Amino acid sequence: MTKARAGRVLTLDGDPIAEHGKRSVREGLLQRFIHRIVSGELAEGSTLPNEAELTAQFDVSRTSLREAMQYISALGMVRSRTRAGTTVLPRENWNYLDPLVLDAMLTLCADEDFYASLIDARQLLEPAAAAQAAAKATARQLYQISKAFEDMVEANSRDNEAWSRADLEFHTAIIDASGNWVYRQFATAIRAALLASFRLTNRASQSHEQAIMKHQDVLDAIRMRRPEAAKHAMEQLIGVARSEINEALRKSRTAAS
Amino acid sequence: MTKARAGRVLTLDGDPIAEHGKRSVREGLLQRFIHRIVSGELAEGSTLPNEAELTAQFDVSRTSLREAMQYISALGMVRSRTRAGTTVLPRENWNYLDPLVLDAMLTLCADEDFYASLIDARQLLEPAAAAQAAAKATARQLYQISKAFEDMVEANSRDNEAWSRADLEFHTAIIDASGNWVYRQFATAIRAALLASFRLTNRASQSHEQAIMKHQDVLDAIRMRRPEAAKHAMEQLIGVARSEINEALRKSRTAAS
DNA sequence: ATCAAAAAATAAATCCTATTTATATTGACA
DNA sequence: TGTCAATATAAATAGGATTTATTTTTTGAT
Repeated sequence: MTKARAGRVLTLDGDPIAEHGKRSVREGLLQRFIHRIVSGELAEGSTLPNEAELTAQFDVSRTSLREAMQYISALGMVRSRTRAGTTVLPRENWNYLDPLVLDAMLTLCADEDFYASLIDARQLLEPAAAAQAAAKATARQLYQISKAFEDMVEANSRDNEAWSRADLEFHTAIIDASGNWVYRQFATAIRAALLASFRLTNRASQSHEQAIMKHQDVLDAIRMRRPEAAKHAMEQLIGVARSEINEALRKSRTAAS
Repeated sequence: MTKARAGRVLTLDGDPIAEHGKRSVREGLLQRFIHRIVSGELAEGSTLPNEAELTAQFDVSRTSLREAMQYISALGMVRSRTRAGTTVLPRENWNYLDPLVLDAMLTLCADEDFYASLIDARQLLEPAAAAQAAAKATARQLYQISKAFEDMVEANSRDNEAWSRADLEFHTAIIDASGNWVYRQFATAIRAALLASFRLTNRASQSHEQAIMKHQDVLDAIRMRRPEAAKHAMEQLIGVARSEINEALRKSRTAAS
């Protein structure tokens, strides 16, 4: 089982502040709770034990427990009502785009369909975002995209972690440059998809060259203000990502059997 | 100023439980807080007053305040750190898809760009969702789409509220039938867009007929399992929605000047 | 026996006080 | 001037007491 967080170089939660190895009571509680819900240990529709039992079970104070509940209720995972208790809401209410939830999904129950949805969404959204970026990116936004690309080139096959970080930044910067707030909401999902692909695939050094060329195409089209070209180039790029993920999944499947 | 919630027939928060006219301390506090942040009264990057002052300002207990903070921090709007205080995070971290946040945006600062992003996203996503729905909707999902359509026909121009509700359900059901969890995350945003258009436009009774025909096209294509046709029909449908919104915005603009 | 109104019981919601912990700031010292 | 330790501050955590909203049960009338 792949423990996903603590001490990782790249994590999902997008906070700019460096990770502190330590975890507060609240953080741990949140993660444990979300994991139990996502894993189904606390089933949808079921009612949680009351406060007293939960404080005992998790060995935390009522305050911490209640605050964790508030947080989780903001994610659409539980709802508390007086007298009726706290119940786990059905999945369709969950906010999967939240880093904590997404992380739990990826480590606990990311099946083929899950990745397929993610890559389908990318294939739809990112080309559109690239086109919009080509149409109306500001100078600053263009710079950020360019910068990310240069960082990728710089890292190349030497520094895998820097490569990943720059790749992530490249895609994020394009979505940001689209100027569409709805698209921006997907940044976390796309980051998750990329992180997953980094986890799954062991990029052969030769494919770095190919990847760089495809990224270059996207960047050039955006810089030349050619929306259609940008869209097309991004479609190509995501197409590669899709086949990489598929191959990785196929491998891990055969390895498992 | 349009007070958006309490007692509305159609609201954004998707809870299936009927609205109770009353509002708990927590609900009120949440809304007040979110409004202050969205409106900019509590500016991005600024540090909130400490707990003592806030409890006085909002006239609630520390417990309620802290729980509200937890909730809001789950929405990516604030971050608390010991000693440093609680700061308002930059907008790019906010979860705009949360009903409370979206509602605040719509009532406080929904400009043309905001609606443009929303409609662009719909134009991108819903056709794709319709295509997927045509490809793989289950019998149950097909039924839900059909049911929503029939409700629209039934309501027609007689019952405006029922029409709106059915329209909402139609689009939601299609997204749901796409089977893509990423698309499903958009449901709230699309509901918001529709609600906004209901608010903005006073549909002439003749256009109901046209709307029904276009919805019929989408439904038929999905039923006949023709993804491309479904996609095209949905593109047409959203195209109409786009021009309606644009016209309504143009009117309200000229009315304002 | 049936149904409705009143009472009890339960679990969350709210309020409060005390203590601990993390960290920004300050000041002493090299 | 820069480093390190002391200090102060604000959040984090703990837990007791009370209130409120509901469900369930009981009671009472028909």
